[in-house]
Amino acid sequence: MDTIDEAIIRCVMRNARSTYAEIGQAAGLSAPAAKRRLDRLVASGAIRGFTALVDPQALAWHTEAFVEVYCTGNPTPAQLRQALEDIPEVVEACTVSGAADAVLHMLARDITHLELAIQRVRATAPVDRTESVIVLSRLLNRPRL
Amino acid sequence: MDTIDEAIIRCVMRNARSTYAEIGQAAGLSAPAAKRRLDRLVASGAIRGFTALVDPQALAWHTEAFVEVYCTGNPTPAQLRQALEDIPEVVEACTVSGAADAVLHMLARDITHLELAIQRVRATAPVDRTESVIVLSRLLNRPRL
DNA sequence: GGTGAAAAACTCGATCG
DNA sequence: CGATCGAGTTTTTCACC
Repeated sequence: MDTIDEAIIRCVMRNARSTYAEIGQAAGLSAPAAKRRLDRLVASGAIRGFTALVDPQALAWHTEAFVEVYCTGNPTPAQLRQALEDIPEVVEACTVSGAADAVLHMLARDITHLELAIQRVRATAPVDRTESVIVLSRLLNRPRL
Repeated sequence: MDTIDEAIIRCVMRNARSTYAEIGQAAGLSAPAAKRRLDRLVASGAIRGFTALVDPQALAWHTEAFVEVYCTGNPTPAQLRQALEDIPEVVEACTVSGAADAVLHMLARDITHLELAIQRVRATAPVDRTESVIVLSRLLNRPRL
């Protein structure tokens, strides 16, 4: 992981569909060298994948929320992960410091759909209590870095 | 926006570097037709862009936090957005329901760097009080949908 | 939306700084 | 480690139906 790798990462974060020639130009490398570097970054896990940034509105998924989860007992992160990964409305989940055990970032078509999804979370994971904050408007959404 | 467009979106969300042939196969289209559809989705804004999912650990940005922001006065979302967009450590920001005015998702190299970034937020935006929750571990990070 | 052909880009060696 | 070269393959990108 050096400045060349960082340049490659910046390039594919800005546009994941860049050609190897473009990636190489951004990093000061030839196209084959850029491919080798990028392949290595993916293989090593530094780059987990490539995805499209979709406007949720376009998919009619209007409702977004942050949900603080308070658990019963002491579930391990692995247990929590397993319980949450089958609920597609949970797009992000972290264990956190403070009173709550985890914070979930959820996406749903509407409030009814969100409520249903939260009920599924409470049924699947060892959850004592949840506290939801509905997103009113999205101010910023930057790709990491 | 029909089921074909949705199939295309699912495909490029799973892998933004799919070839048009792969995208077409996922949607039941020929490669040129898939390209026309994808170009249209990008032009219409339904797809905002393509990015890489990077492991923050690999970039040595170990520290992640959710920061609830309580504002003084009644800043408009546009004012908040303007104040936050120059702070690169803020990767995501939403106005929310409840007591807090906004929730920030922040990324930093370490706790010291995070503290500095939060101070910048407090100096730049009309912030009365912040409440931070440090991320301990990332359980899930799915591309939207 | 499909087809087909031209142009561009990628892939994989080997070879040399 | 990376550049370059070259041949074979795949992908992209058109015009046209």
